[in-house]
Amino acid sequence: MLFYQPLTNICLKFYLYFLYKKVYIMVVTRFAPSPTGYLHIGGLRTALFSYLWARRNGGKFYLRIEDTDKKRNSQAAAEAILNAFEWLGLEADGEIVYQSERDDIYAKYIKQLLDEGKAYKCYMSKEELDALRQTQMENKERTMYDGRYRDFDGTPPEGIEPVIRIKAPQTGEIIVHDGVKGDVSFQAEDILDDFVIARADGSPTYNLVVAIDDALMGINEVIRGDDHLSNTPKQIVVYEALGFDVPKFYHVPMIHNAQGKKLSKRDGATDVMAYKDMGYLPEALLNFLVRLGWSHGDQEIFSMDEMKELFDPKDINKSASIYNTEKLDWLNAHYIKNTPNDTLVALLKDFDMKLEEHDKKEILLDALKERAKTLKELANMLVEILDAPTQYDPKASKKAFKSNAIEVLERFANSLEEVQELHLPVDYHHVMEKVVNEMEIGFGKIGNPLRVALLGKMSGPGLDVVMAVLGPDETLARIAKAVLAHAQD
RNA sequence: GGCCCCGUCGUCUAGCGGUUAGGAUCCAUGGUUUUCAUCCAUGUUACAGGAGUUCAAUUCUCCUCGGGGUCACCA
Repeated sequence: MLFYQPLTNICLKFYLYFLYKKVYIMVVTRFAPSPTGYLHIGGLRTALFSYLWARRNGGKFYLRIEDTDKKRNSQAAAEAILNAFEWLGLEADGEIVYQSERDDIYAKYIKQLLDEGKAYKCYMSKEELDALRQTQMENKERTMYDGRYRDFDGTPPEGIEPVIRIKAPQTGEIIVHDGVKGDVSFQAEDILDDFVIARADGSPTYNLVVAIDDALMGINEVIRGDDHLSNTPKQIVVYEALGFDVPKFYHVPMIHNAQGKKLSKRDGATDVMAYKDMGYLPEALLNFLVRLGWSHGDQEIFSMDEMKELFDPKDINKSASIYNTEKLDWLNAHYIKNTPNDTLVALLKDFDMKLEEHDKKEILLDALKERAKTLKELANMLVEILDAPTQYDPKASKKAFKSNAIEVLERFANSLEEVQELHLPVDYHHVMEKVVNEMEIGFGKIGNPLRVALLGKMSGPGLDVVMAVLGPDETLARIAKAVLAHAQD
């Protein structure tokens, strides 16, 4: 009795704690790509991490298109990103936010900063700035704005549209509390200057708008690439100047190419949709990416439900990983094996393979899906069976058609013709067995030439399956053709 | 170059002071199969280096080396 009182107390406390976490500090994450091209592998992984973390906590996952740079962005690129999300089944909550539609919001905050004396107009020309940078570099100093207009109250120079700079702290320490890297501290004098928050044309810059949008959208957990880590102090300056709460950051390590450099578009096969074209399944790609830089013990296979249940950014690795798709092939093969046949039939349409009407499609796919690494491979295998061989691999012919192979094939053809009902693989198997027994030969003596006759090569699925799929007429036709072709030798 | 981050099998990773350093992939070998693939079994391969702390360091600290990121009126 003595035990129960404190125990229920503790339980109650835990219950209230989790209730509080769920209701009052709902996890809100986002993915914020700039639409300069297709969605790439690295972006997808951070998007996936953000998505999973929000889903695990019953929170929100928002999508924001960072299209403030009108010269480099395109609507097509934004749509490409959306297409990729759709293919992968990642659903963003709420409306998609486009930064290009929010100029008035940013203008309001820029004005606020100006009014409060936290930002100022800088009339330095580009040429002057370049010259300053040049001399700093020659003197091996850090290149930074020198703050010459920070406290300027004279008459501004003629003919220069000013940029707006924020008054950043000049001394002191800025600490990024990062969920992956731990606390990372920066010295203001090392990294900060009064950076530009609005260009001469009035348009806001990146470090300003991310902070504003993240704050306004209620983002409290930012998961992004660690190439942003050194931007973070600047954004913290903005958060603090505007009086916003600083979110929790998780800076996930980069994905590197084989040369150990940041994965870029030049590395090829970084377009997410290219994986669709190559015949990869969304679940395989997602499973592959979730394990790149993250792990949950020894587990390798994660269904989407498991990911949503188990993903935790605290388990993200600190170090960069190299992009190597060997494991992706293995995962894809695994998922193809476990995909229902009717789903495969639908998927194969994208690879010019129409199987809906085929009465033996179940037998065919059961046999072939064990063997394919990609849907494309699967489609090719199907073609290789469904279409009669146009030529015989010379090596295979030589190996298979020695001694009495032709006699064996003819015996087999005759035996096949005697049987009335031929439907299932096992029906054909019986005929093969019969011939083997009658002629007192090994299975290989019939299997090899028959395989070459039916498929033109020495590899492939079980012959009984192939014949059941082709039916007796086509089987006999292919045998006859092969006998003819090899009899001339 | 300044600042910041990182360093366990080829690759993805487990490890959170005491382990024969584990799993997966890849590769090799064997088994299964009429063949190939699948599948199963087995095997090769790793704590960057050096100091320190400790009875004990892959694990903690420092240094060196190596790799990466970032330094815009790009995002």
